[in-house]
Amino acid sequence: MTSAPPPTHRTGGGRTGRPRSADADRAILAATREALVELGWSKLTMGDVAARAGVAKTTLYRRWAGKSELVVDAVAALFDEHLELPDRGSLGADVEGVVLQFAALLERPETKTALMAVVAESTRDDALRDRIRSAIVDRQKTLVLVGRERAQARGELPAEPDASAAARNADLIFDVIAGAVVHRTLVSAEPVDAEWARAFTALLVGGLTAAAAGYTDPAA
Amino acid sequence: MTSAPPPTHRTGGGRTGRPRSADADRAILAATREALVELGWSKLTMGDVAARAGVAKTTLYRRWAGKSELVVDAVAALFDEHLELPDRGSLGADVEGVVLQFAALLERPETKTALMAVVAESTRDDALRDRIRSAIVDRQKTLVLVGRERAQARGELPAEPDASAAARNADLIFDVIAGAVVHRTLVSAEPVDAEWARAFTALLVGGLTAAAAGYTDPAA
Amino acid sequence: MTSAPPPTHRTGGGRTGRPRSADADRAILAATREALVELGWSKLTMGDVAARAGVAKTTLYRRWAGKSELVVDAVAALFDEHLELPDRGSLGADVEGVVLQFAALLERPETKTALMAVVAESTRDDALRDRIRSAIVDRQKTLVLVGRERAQARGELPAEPDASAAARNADLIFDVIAGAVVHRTLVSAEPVDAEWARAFTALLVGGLTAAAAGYTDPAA
Amino acid sequence: MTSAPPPTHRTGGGRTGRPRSADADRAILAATREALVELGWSKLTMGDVAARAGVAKTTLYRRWAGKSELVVDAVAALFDEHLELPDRGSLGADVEGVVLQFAALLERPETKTALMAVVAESTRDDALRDRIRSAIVDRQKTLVLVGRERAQARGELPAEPDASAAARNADLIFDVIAGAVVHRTLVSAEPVDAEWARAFTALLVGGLTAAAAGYTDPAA
DNA sequence: ATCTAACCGAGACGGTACGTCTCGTCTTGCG
DNA sequence: CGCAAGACGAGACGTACCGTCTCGGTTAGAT
Repeated sequence: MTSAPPPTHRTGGGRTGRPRSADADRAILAATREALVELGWSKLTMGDVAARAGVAKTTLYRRWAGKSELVVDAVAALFDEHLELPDRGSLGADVEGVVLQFAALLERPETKTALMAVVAESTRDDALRDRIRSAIVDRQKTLVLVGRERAQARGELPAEPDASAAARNADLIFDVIAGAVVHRTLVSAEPVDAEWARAFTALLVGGLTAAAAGYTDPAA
Repeated sequence: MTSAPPPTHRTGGGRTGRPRSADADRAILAATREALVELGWSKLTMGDVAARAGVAKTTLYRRWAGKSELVVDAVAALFDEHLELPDRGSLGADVEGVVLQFAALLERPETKTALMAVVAESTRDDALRDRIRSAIVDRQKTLVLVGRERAQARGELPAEPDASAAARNADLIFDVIAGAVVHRTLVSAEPVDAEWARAFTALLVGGLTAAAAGYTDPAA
Repeated sequence: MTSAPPPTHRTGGGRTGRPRSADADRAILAATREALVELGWSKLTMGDVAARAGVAKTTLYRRWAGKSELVVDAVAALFDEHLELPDRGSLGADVEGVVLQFAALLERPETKTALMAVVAESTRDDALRDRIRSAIVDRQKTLVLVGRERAQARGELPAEPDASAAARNADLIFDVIAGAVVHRTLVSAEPVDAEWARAFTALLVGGLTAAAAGYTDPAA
Repeated sequence: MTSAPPPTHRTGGGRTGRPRSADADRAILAATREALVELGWSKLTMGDVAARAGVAKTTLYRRWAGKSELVVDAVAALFDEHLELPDRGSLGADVEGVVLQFAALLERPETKTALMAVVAESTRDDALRDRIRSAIVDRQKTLVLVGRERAQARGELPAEPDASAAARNADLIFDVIAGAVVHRTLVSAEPVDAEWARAFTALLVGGLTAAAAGYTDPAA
């Protein structure tokens, strides 16, 4: 992923008056990431971010409704910057690569402390959930789509029967990959090293291949 | 799981004086869950919990170091109460059952709002991480061990080569199951219905079976 | 009093560029009075006045240094408009008349809330004190001078011995009349009705007459 | 006047819990007076007072509703401390004495900046008006009653015809004295020196004596 | 039958951050 | 160049919780 994250847009359609400073946006998001590293989510305050950015608190509140929204935008940029899917020649190698990339991203103190916090917050705030989805989740889901296309082109995976099944499967694979890496890193608090990545990939690719071979629960 | 969660233990070895009220413990944890349902994690306050429990703030702080510790204990009880592994006759059926149980638990507002919040908090607090691990994670990991034993007894899965590999595999399976369900529920914010549980189980059991059949990345 | 209050004068001698709008001055002062009525002194803000007047905040600050200066000019106009000294035939009647006029002016919400506020402000701001003096105090002091001249012409009061004593006495009478009415209205918060005006006038005119008769403290 | 001003009283009749610190009350009122001297009314902030008093902002707000209430209590103490009515042997001498005392009090920066400000504020706040009345105005009104009794005992003034007239006259005299001194000091911004005090006293005592002699407006 | 240590409720305490408001200044682009 | 619009840095507002600290009073085991 490379394109810039959606910064913030003026709500009203006004055209007069002094325009908002684009420098301020950049300084605020950088200050937010810096503060996340030093303080973590729960000790990060809007006032502190404003001070680090050399900006008044009002300027923050004019652009973001609160800490959660600000942090989502601040970390979304990191996802765009650090996740990509270089072609490594096989489905397994591609999966291993993205797993290690994602794990490295989650080892960063900014993401580690922020990601679950905003997700937790989003369980009570629909607008925040949508923001997370559009700024982070949906953008990274394309990694799965690209990876699957490549595997299909290589003949490692069969074509999807229809568009609906294709979308369902992509969502499932995304949840399995992202969920396993997040859980290993943040809940189990164990490192995602090369060995784990290999074992996880074996499990996942095995499952995808078996499914292609027509698995059904023998007890069903 | 059925046994009660470890409530709180007096730190000092004192033996004289008025003993702590056990009623208070129960009232506080119940009040905490109630407040989580009504307010969510971020709006829950110690003072509010104390008031609901009919207890002074001092009494809370005498037993728990803070909101995170209190909430971990309050939700840990729910995990013990609502997760079990009845024998459904096949590995796939057992997995599907536990996935649906876990999803139902995560749909409850108390767990939904609290779980990721305390995990986020734990990224900066080692004591909290240990508390989560011992009160929740490790206790539920036995579900995987029991399920695998049954599958091995049924002949669905081979025996593990050695104890170390057995532990690594159990951890991996646990992270994959728990991670996928959590991610689907809280991050993707989509329901874990019977269809999803079936598709996920097919993927997982397929992977386990393929691995048993000796999968290795063909590109490796 | 009838002539307009001194609005504002351009400081710099600039002559080029777009001239200032005289409409704006009127609209701003009217908006200020309106806001004083609705909000009172302490809740009145420059931004609110600007919005009411349909004017940019910049325009206000270009003409007045702050809230105090603006309000002084806004209420000074009311003093000029509502205080006059019609000849009622006797010193007592003239005093009673002006007392009731002044009381009526102080009952208006604009003056009631603003007058003491700007006076309080002026205790720490010499420029503001001068502005109050020239825009309000000195202008109304002529009422005393005119009244005394009439009374002297009628023979109710003797001529002043010299100019210095004349000025001192006029100041004293002004402070007594204005002070008593203000204190009754704003501090004691009791109405200045016809009865009070009569009693006050009796006291004042009695004192002036006694002084003319050569009062000295018998104990001195 | 000597007795202490009414500090603050707990609203609820509760008897449990940690009692309020009396030291804090004293420190806060002293800090308020100090801040008034240094900063004046409009630049005085609750946060600054709290910091000077070595007290949290919440402690201020627990006891006083706002800046106005706090300042009324802080300056009321000065009135009690600095105004008294020693017997100087004649009505005129007593009046001159209290006029000079009051003027000295009004020359203090705390009172000068605060008194008119809270009066201005009280025009929009009935509770504040009552507080000013009970903490300051009514307490000092006894000076007039005592002075009149003495003058009557000396035979300088006749007895009042009835209680209602006595109260009306006392109020009138109080408004005339206090109003004249306040207006001279704060509005005209001229000093109340011995000469002015003598001239004012002559006017007032002359009026009181003339009234006793049966003045009526000749034009009425 | 006391003693006595630790408990309990209530609520004040010094702090910190909140999110909002107003201040007075500084860009913008239009006329 | 004046003007309306509105963003800007600054900082006070009054509120909410934090976690700690008195208070007076209760409770139960050890003496």
